[in-house]
Amino acid sequence: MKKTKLTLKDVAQQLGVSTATISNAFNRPDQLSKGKREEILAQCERIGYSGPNKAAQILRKGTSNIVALVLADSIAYMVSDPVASTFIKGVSTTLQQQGKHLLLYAGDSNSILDVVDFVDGFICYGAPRNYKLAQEIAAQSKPAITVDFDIDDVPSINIDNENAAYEVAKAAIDENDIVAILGLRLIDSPTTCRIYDSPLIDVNSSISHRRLDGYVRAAKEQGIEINNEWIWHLPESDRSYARQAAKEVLMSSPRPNTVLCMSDIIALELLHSALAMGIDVPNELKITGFDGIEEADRARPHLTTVCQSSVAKGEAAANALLSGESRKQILPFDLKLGETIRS
Amino acid sequence: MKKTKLTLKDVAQQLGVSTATISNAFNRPDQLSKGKREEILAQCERIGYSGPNKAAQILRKGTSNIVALVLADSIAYMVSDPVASTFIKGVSTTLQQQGKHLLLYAGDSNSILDVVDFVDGFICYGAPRNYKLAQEIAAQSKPAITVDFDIDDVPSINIDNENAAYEVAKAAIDENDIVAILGLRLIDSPTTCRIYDSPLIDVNSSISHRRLDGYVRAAKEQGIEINNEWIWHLPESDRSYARQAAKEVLMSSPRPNTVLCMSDIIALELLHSALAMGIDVPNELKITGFDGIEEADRARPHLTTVCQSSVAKGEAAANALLSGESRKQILPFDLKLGETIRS
DNA sequence: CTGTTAGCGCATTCAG
DNA sequence: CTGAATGCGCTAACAG
Repeated sequence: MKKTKLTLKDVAQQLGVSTATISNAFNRPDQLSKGKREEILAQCERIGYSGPNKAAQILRKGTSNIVALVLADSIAYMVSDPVASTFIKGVSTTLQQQGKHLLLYAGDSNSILDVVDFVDGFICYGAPRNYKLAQEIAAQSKPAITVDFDIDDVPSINIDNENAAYEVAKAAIDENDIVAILGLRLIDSPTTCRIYDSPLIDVNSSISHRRLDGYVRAAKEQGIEINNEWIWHLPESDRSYARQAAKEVLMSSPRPNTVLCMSDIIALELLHSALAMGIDVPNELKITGFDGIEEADRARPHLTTVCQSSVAKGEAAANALLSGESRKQILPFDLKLGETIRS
Repeated sequence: MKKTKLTLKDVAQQLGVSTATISNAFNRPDQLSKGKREEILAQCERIGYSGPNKAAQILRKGTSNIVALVLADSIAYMVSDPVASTFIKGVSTTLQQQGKHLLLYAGDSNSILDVVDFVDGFICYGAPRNYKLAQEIAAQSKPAITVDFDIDDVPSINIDNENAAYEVAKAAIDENDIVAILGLRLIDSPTTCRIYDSPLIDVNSSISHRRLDGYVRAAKEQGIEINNEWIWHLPESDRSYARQAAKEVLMSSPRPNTVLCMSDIIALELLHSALAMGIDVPNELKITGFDGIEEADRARPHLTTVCQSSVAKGEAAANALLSGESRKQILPFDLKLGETIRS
């Protein structure tokens, strides 16, 4: 009937040894004889003591084995995005191997402060929707690492978005094409729309603008200027936003014959819409994606896209955090040529 | 250059009040005048004290605002499963509303013990692959809730799997059909195979066996016995396992004309394989799924399946945990008739 | 190799 | 409404 959980002190008393000995038996095997240690552990097992209280250890040692993964947006959204969930996969695999725990943190929360005291570090995946979080992370002192964006000189994992976009666009664009772009988070709007003259957001920091730069550079090489009327903004890489944008693009007149999409989800939705309208891909419409998600492999025709390994990113981020890496890393990408640009 | 973080004590000294006052200012507004409180908070803000240390609070108060979500399998696997990630969505939305944090816990970990001391409670989604975790959860004293399975009298969230399976099977099966079943975790094998006479696992506790019961009942009503040779086991609801199973079923002779699948992922893979082989669905082959995932809506012909709302399950689980609900709940399901059983 | 001690940072008594 | 004292459960340093 002992309702109260055993404490290290209780156990020490019961076994007639000092608290330090019990503590050492669990945490520092080198501090006592093997025999004694095993005897103690056996006794503990017998009386139902499963080891030092973790909450107390967190306070005392200042570490918890918990890593916070700060997502760009709400957990609800992130977990259903194939790119984000693949990233989480990489992170969690690595953390689990190292005995660390994963705390998911929403990028639209108010503050990081209510976990900063007990977490061991932060992995920050994408610029958080509430950008204050990024500033708080920069300001605090625990190890942190950013992915797909940067804050000051916090170590980070990125790919070369400008070049990746350039490469895929270069593969797709031919002379005299009419080129449109389905972009992500280019302006501050909750709806799908052309960007026209709206003020651009995060022009220097966002990967979307790097990709835009790459697209524009490739187009320019073919003597093509992409007018802002041909650039769409989508608030998220989401099927329903993509469907609207696809419709607008395909109804345009003249209709673009090359559409560069900033995510595979967007590209696939465009592809489906086009096929449903009887448009010949790639002869009447060329499409490129970005990310290299699994679903793209199952599409017909195969999507031309930039493959970036989100698993590798996740692993790299977790490893960098755990190993105290302090440099910024650029990971490689792969161009994948499918039949959406050349039959 | 004060490198060390401010403590409540430091602040009390600097402001010339007692520690209790500072503590109360943050935690118990009713314990001091509004004016004083605001003044203190303002001062704290000014000197850069962001509130009581959370690690210390966890030890002192015994609560952390962290809820552990114990998944059935590794986080890596769960996060890419559409059903599980939708569930996570429901959980996280509810938790975030209530200011709780989400710790993802893998069901193939060794033990729950390294978080039990600081977590506020457990949501256990599906029987953990390492079943010892379930026992540990039953044995400890923090609030817990199970979903899609039960342990003793821990409160739980379930649907009526037997009836759901019965309903969908009844809709699909006609007299003289040859019925096959693509099942999940029916026997202890890491590979896709027919179950033959292998010993069944968790016959009483697993939802898969409840579904099997439902299928069998519906078949029996049409005078059909489903031989074990026509029942497949898949270790996970995974596309590649499903592809193998689909191939085996479709190559069988005689070929079944009705296949009941225990998940939509399996059913969709079977549908694709069948269509690729030129088999007419539903005239030569009827297919049913289970779950009602989004992707099933996009398939043509539309999949006949059982819709269960994973978001609702997640919300129900989180709410039940937070409100101290102690009963077991049965959530409703919906039969969705698509063209995979009747043209 | 073992036992004693002093906090980790805080929340809550209880007097005043 | 305030201030001093106690201990949440543990670990690290130190002395033996």
